[in-house]
Amino acid sequence: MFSRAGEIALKIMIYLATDQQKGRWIGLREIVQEIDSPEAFTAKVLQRLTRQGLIRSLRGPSGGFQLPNRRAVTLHEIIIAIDGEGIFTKCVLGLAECSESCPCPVHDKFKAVRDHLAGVLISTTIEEVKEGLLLGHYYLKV
Amino acid sequence: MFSRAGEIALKIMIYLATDQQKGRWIGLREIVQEIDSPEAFTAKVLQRLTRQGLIRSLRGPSGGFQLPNRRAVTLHEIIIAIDGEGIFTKCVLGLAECSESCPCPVHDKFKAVRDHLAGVLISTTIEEVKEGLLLGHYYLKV
DNA sequence: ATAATTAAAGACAAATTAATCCGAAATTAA
DNA sequence: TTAATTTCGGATTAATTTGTCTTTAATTAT
Ligand code: FES
Ligand code: FES
Repeated sequence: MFSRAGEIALKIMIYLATDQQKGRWIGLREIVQEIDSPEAFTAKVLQRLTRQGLIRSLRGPSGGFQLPNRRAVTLHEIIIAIDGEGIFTKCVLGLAECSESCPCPVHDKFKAVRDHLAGVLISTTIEEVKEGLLLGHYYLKV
Repeated sequence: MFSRAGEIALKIMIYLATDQQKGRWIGLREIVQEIDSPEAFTAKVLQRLTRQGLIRSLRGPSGGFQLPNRRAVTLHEIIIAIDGEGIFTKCVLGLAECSESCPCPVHDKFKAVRDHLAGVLISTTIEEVKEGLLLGHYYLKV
């Protein structure tokens, strides 16, 4: 459904959101420990999230990553930043473009699924998702 | 959403279903023409569909491919045959397994999306889909 | 029988994605 | 100021997917 980088990006953002002490910088080492992902690859995803402005970074001892203090972040923003908008806009049969004027034979049915997916991603914020995690009802690794 | 091979498999099956003359063998050349896909790669997808028993093939002059005369084929069968069941069963965040006992923080919301997708694929047959094509309301290529 | 046609099969090549490595730059603390 | 720490950035490697090519086998028509 999402790329590996997209999956890891979601986990990173959700984990950063769970942090209690405001302003704390969270290091790569801690992140990969808590979300159980390959270190070097995760560093690259963190870099992309930083360049996209979804997180902040600080180098040096006690440096790391953190969420900027601002409005709620949706899962949709994260997926768009890492995987692009293809999953929402491309024809599921691979036609050059997905449109109402030249629809593929499964367009109507799949449009509904895609809209459902988009709706979930747009309406879900990492702040909302983190709550279940903190309550111990959900997990970010095994 | 699906692999390129999966997309082409769906288009192949839908196109074969549109054929009017029962028992006709439809060649690779005609298929790639009608679904606008790379010839050699499409040949490989046809091979996989044949081995999976979803279509029949015949070599030699006037050979080709056709649907076996049997019960309706669902889009679900086709995707399972080519892409496997991963899209229906794997955790969207990449956890080792998707389960109710150790769910990731977005499990509930995405399970609904996946079930929606599975429902569409299971309840849609190529026979149903071909109708819109024959009426000219839908397209398999630009 | 022979030649032409078509799919089967496997080796091969290209492109994309996943993942690693390493030197440089920034920051902190001693 | 120096050394240690940590991210940045680019290069590189590995794995997977996509796509091609070439030879063989089956079938048909001559
Ligand atoms: S045209 Fe195929 S999904 Fe819209
Ligand atoms: S555990 Fe992640 S989708 Fe079910």
